[in-house]
Amino acid sequence: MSDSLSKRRLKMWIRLLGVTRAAEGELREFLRVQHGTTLPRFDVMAALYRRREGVTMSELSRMLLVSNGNATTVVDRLESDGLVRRTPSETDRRTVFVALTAEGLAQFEGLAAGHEAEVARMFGGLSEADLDALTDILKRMGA
Amino acid sequence: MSDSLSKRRLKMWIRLLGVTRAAEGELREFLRVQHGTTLPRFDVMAALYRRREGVTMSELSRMLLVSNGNATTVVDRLESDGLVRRTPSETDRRTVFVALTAEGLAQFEGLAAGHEAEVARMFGGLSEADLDALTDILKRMGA
DNA sequence: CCCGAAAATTTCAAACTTGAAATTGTTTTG
DNA sequence: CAAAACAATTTCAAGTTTGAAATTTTCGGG
Repeated sequence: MSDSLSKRRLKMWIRLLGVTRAAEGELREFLRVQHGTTLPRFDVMAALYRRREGVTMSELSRMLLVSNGNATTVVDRLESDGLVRRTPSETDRRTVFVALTAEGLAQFEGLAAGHEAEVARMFGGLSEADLDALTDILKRMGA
Repeated sequence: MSDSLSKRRLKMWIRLLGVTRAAEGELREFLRVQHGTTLPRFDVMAALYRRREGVTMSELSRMLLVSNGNATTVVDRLESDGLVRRTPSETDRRTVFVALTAEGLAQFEGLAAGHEAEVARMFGGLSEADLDALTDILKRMGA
């Protein structure tokens, strides 16, 4: 007796969540042990690395899919560690741009290669065909 | 110029994380607005629903991929709300079994159908063939 | 039997996260 | 222009999460 389509979607979601949580756990461990940092800090720095010119707080929280309040506190900590800089906008006094400092950039570059290698290691079992199929499906899930 | 395999794996991971976070956000919103509860509480109750006879705290945190300390605090709150019960083991005084109370069971049954429908709605774009392919890949990612 | 290793859970401090409210600034519109 | 609507950020309380340390209990080997 086969599951209903809705039950199959549910099982898929549970499996997806399991894979994601397990991978996050491994990355968290990697960042903690090898680099003394955390996943949320890494995520913020990675977003700022991709947008080297700086982003507003709102853009940042949209990129990371976290609340504004959350972005504020992580940026606060990175700022007080000198890894990130806030610059008020010249044209709109509500707006603040956040960007990596030179120190933040250097630290992130030290992390990025290791992070990429760790991700590649975790998902080493996936062939190019798997990646094609998975990416296609994920794109449609996002839409 | 095509990406290296390791870069492709990294992009896939970022996309996977994005899809998962977006879905978690929708589910969180659904549970909050429709049922006045949260994702971690739902997760614990779902695990206890699947193992109706009860589980130890260690089993519970392994099932949910969260730390022991985390399981303790969520169970504490559910217990003080009368949705969950702790029962000391007869044979090993270190061990505690956790199970849904009658009230917890009733509440979860009220949630489960809506949750399943919400998940089915979010992933309604996936065909059976997609589910087959995705499930196959996720199984291999888990191993 | 006794002791040290291992196991199950809780406790704890620090960090993370959310969602709502507050603050400050901009824009639209009557 | 003034007021109301809207926008960007921070603040805040409550809850979640981690990882390490502490507590209690069990178990195995001498």
